[in-house]
Amino acid sequence: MLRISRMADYGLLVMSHMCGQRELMTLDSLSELTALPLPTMRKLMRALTQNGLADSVRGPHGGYQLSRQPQQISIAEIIEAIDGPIALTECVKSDGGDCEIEGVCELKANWNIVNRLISDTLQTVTLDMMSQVPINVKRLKSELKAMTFQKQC
Amino acid sequence: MLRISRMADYGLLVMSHMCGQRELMTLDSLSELTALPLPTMRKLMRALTQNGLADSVRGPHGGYQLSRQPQQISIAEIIEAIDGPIALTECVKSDGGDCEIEGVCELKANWNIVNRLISDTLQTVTLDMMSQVPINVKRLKSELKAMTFQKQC
DNA sequence: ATTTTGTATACTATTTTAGTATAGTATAAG
DNA sequence: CTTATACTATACTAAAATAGTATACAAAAT
Repeated sequence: MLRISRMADYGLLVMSHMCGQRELMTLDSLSELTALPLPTMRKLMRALTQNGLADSVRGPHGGYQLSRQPQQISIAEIIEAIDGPIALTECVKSDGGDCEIEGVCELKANWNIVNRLISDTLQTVTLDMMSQVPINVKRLKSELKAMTFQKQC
Repeated sequence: MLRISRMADYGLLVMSHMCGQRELMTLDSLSELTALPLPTMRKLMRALTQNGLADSVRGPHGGYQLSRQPQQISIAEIIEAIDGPIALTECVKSDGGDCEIEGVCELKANWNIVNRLISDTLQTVTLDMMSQVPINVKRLKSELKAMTFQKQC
């Protein structure tokens, strides 16, 4: 299916809800806004704060807010914060993975390149773009042209 | 993690092994070549033949071969043959999915666009490219420029 | 007719993912 | 300095998806 986890999907949803807000938002309010259960929201926000995408404040009047401007947060970062590194296949993972057939497989080097391509593509899509409906396709395209993959490879 | 299933990964491996071969290859030989168990190979080849990526011949001297030239088979097709349609999130699926929070989520339209972007990217990578080690990055880039998304959106 | 080779379905085990519960810690306000 | 608010952390359970296996069947060449 090639999909992100449901949690990562939720993560993007919460982040987009925090997008317009100046004030801190509590777990309760985020849970209500997104219609997601409170314990799930807890888990989500933990992953997002630990990975530097959201800031948290404790105590009364505490809550969460985006740690950066939405133009500076990519959907790749959000996905990775929750699902871990983007790795299309086992062998692409930075730890080397533990593929049993590594000996007879010549694809690894190419998987790394394709993975990079997908990863860079998702890096170019910002939370800001994603939160506008519909997305600004013109801007997205111009960002794609400037993509690191296009330049570096 | 954003990953394809292990089966889809295997699928690409088998396809790349059939790439250079003129002759029909039996399940046994494919199983041996790829170091994958025979029953797994059965399942794999069924999916690949049913989706028009490989042709099969029964009886003695039977076996499998690619149904098209490797330049005309994309890795997106192989992934889709085994894992089903590329759908980054539940809501992107053509059947509409059954997302419970659809009412409070404004992201669907944009997910469709991002999904299309990833899908088109994988369409531009052919089995032929993937089977050369290392991949011909120059060619890949030029194909990316001509990508349907870049033109149509 | 018999052997080779692909086809099809159903089942089981494993792993991953999602979801829940519960106890703990920091901080503002009175 | 106590209390209420709100985030933190860990462990557990249930459900779903995935991988892997077994077994019976069908087609075609010799």
